[in-house]
Amino acid sequence: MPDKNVLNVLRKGIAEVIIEEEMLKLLETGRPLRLKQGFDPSRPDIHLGHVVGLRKLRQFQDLGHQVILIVGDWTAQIGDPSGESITRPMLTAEEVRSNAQTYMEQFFKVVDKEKTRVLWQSEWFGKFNLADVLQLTSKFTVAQMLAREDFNKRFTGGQPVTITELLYPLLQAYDSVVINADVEFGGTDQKFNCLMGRELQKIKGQTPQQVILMPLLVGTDGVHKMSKSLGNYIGITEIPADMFGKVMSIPDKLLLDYFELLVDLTEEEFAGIKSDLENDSINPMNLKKRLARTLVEQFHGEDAAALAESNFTRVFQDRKAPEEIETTFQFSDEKANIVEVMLSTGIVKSKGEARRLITQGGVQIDGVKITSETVSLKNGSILRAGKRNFVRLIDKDLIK
RNA sequence: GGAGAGGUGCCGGAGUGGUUAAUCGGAGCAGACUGUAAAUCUGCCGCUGUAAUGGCUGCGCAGGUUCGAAUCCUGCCCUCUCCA
Repeated sequence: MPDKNVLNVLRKGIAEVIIEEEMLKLLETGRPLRLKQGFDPSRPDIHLGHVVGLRKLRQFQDLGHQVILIVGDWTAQIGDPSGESITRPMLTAEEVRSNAQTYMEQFFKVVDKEKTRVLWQSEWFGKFNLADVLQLTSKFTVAQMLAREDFNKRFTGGQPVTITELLYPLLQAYDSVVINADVEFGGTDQKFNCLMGRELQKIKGQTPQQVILMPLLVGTDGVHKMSKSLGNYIGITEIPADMFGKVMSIPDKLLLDYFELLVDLTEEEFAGIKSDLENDSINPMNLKKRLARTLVEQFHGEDAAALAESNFTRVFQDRKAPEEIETTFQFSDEKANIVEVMLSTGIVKSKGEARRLITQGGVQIDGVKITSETVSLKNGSILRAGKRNFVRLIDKDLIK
């Protein structure tokens, strides 16, 4: 019987293990396992949705296993078929390199660098020739490919599916063969691709990898999975204030998921939160603040988290200006057109947008609503546009 | 290679010669409410600009017809379906 700790790692916050029984056996052998994690260098930014899986990798590392991170510099050129945009500009080698760098900086905030090996697909696909492609593709049928839900949906729905896209799962599967992966990690949307890896490994005479599928974190909109293209994401490099604010803006119903998937809690703590929520014995907002604080701490440290929280309370609950305002506008003439000011500071994209905000009562200086376009500026005044845009006004003559 | 359908704003999707900057829904933004939650209500939602029913750009791309086109014609590009 495996020890409780291992079981916990294997069962908590995981959507599915294929095949759990085999996985357990593998763990019992005691040898360090090769954990495969792929990465698409066209999307270098890591958000909390990714963190769910990275935390799990970390937990496995702590049990003594090794992560093999595969930079998908070839698959990135195809574009992940699960995305809606089919045509994706090819990345230059330079872009790929810098994206990979960006990615890894973030990746190793969660994953242990010492227990990670980084490999690039180009190391093997760089010398792949047509004969190899024919060889690889001949192992699979169109029907097999169409078994994948999103291909099928698009195909039957009259949407285009390019042949290169069908290649995507095969290349990913081939990666597993190259590294002789023991376990592949991915979101539940990666199920098909990971299973292809098992198929191909079997064909190549390897032991099929186990697959650990992580639940997809729902984004700030409370509806769709967190993703950058949907704009409902919380990036891990975001400044503390934004990260805190975004966490506060998630719907209450997501609270438990977030706690479960992103925070280290004992079973008792988690159960406590759950019952608090169910009994209405705590304002969910306070739990959310705790969540936000914990998450900001993870990526920015305690001080930053505390500051972010106090600022949040100040700005959004007490409706005051934040203590520090990064954006400034320097003026030399006190009489100014507020629309011009807003445009030049970049808080609006066009003059029309600025005018709209003004007529809707969303613009104020030092707490006083602006009603006409001509305003007089004072040194140190604070311009607020909408909920979260602040600009400090500075008199040019006074800085010299 | 042949036949047919179609390409509209961030997305979905109306609109087949003028009152269409383009119905409607979603997303987004602002305001009210509030816990930057949910729900609800109101307004906005191409650029520019005002005294204004103003100007400019715009419905795959390039031309053409017309007083006037997203809507008609020609060519091109792209997608889907069926046949081979």
